[in-house]
Amino acid sequence: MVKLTDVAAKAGCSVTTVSRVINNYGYISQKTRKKVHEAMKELNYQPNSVARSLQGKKTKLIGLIFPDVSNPFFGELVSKIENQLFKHGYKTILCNAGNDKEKERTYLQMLMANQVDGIIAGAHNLGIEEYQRTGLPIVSFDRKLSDNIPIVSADNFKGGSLATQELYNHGARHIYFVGNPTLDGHPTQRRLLGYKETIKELKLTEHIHPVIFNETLALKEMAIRDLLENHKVDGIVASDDLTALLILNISHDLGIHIPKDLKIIGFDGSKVVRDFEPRLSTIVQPIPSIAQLLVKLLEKRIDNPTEELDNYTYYLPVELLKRESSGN
Amino acid sequence: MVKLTDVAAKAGCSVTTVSRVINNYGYISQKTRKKVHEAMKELNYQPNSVARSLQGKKTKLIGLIFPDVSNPFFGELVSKIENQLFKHGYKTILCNAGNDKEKERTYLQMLMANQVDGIIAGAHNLGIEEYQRTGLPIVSFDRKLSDNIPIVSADNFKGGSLATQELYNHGARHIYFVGNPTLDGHPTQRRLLGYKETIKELKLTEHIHPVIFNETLALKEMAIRDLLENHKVDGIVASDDLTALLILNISHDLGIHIPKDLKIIGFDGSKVVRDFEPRLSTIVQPIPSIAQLLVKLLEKRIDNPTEELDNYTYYLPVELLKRESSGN
DNA sequence: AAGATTATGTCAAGCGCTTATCATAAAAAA
DNA sequence: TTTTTTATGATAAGCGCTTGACATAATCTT
Repeated sequence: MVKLTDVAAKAGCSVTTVSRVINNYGYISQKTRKKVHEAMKELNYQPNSVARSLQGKKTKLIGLIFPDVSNPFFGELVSKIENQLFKHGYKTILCNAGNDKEKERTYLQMLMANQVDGIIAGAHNLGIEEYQRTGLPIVSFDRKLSDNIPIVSADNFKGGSLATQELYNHGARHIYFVGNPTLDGHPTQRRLLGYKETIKELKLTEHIHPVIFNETLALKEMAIRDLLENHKVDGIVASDDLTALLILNISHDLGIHIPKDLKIIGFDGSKVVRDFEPRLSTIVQPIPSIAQLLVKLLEKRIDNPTEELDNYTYYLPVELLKRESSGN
Repeated sequence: MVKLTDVAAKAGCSVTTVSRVINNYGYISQKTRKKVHEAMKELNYQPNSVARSLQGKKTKLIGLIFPDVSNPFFGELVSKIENQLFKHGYKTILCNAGNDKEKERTYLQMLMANQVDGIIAGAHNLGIEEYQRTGLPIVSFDRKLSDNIPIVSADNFKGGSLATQELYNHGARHIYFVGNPTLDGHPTQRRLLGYKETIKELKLTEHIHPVIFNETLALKEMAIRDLLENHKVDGIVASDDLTALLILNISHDLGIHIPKDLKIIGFDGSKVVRDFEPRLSTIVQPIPSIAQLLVKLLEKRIDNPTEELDNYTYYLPVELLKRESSGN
């Protein structure tokens, strides 16, 4: 393990001088600065980040708590966030919390023990207090944790509304909302709200058909089959793309023609789904912008923990991607 | 920040005693052990992992270098690995290296500086030496790095063979391999090899139609369109599921009936693709087993860096998932 | 009751780095 | 030349924790 003293020896100067170069303080001539850099390069020296952290320097570690990167939406979001963090010189500790409250709690403890500089929270099994107690800079994706924790999310309300309107425009009159039922504070709730509001404006009747997100595939399929077979439905706003895809597939099995008999719009619009299921209309969340904003806000909090933000709630604009499944 | 001395004060004993409890050495009575644990709980104390690491203790950090978690296959693999690592008490530093050699190099430096206990390498832009130089325990997914770095992968050769045979069994005689052309050491190469070998056994002619993995969607589509319009083809072994999906979609656009006119088999079989494209036949990689083995081997290396393994190459069995697209 | 065993405490060094202090030298400005 | 500015060094403390050395009790053996 190459250490500071080795570099100093190599460069023929004192550790103080090397440290001055690395941390860029005090007086240093260009000549020695260069000499030191060369020595570092030759020895392939990397300052021991652990030792620096102990000294009170930032760890440059950020904890990412999300449900599961195997979900295409979260996969893409985490990917973009990681990229942003990397650009800003941060390293990402990945925490797949699933729906496990206990696991999320453990992660939080762990992140504290590892002295992370901040947390981006995208899984929300826990209450506010647990996060507050960390005393760390936090930004939240898609869920309000508390008044002083900024929250970034797509404009889910607008999305729900856009989707409903689009189905209506293409002739649907029996429009269902299919997906997670009202989960307090959950983002799908605002999608549902957008749906409800628009249904009301259009003077239609609202129908909510629950398909719980973390159920097994078979149970979800059963719920959808029940909907398609036993209800009069010609339009569906799905709470997310995966649910929409399921509906698409089951419709196919049942001989229901999309979009003639039934129009569907999904929600999320991850790149994978957009590219590989080109028939699906969907509400696209601006994942790159979300990632960028999350990181920007977090960095602001880290660099200036006491400063009040001028805004604690950010709804980023969604986009309606019109394709075959909604009648285009 | 609660520290060791606070716990000692609270428990009414010395720091040594507390340390003895935490690190479980020397003599400790059940009574004080309990007292200390209570104090820790009350104060919500977490040993400062940074300080412990500096002391020479393991950091319990593992670096994961993969191309991109927004790809469903890697997303699922990373998710499973992270889960395994968590179970074993490790934390995951996520590095999305993409195809960027320079970025991967930077990550490697960073992981060393952060004193990670080991690395699971799944992106392979770099040569062997760079990884060797880290002096860290490493296991590799899907690519040989060097003789003394264990490599875990699915049995890609068998997969390529199974796929080809299946298409043949369902009547295809003009079977193409579509995907990445021969990239030295790349896993798709062994898939291709399996295809070639089987084509030979079946006394057919081999056809390789290159569709480069990191091209843009449009270019890939162009290549596929060219294949379908200008070549006599009734069976396709795709190098991965996403390519297979693309072929499925374009076939649909061109009015080519699957599986009557053309049979397709993909490769990877991530849960997302399996669940949400139920028509696609594919060679399923045993992602959970891969994750488990990677972590198991890495831990072995960490706990006993000098010990020789009895095996450095692991091919895990793949499975043919028969569905509609291949003629079932 | 004497020695062995177990339990706890005090003290200090050290992990690799940062940073402050003090001292000294060399270069630049007056 | 003298003062100021700039450049470097030597030394030491400290970040929070671990661990070894040594000392002293308390408890257990026989």
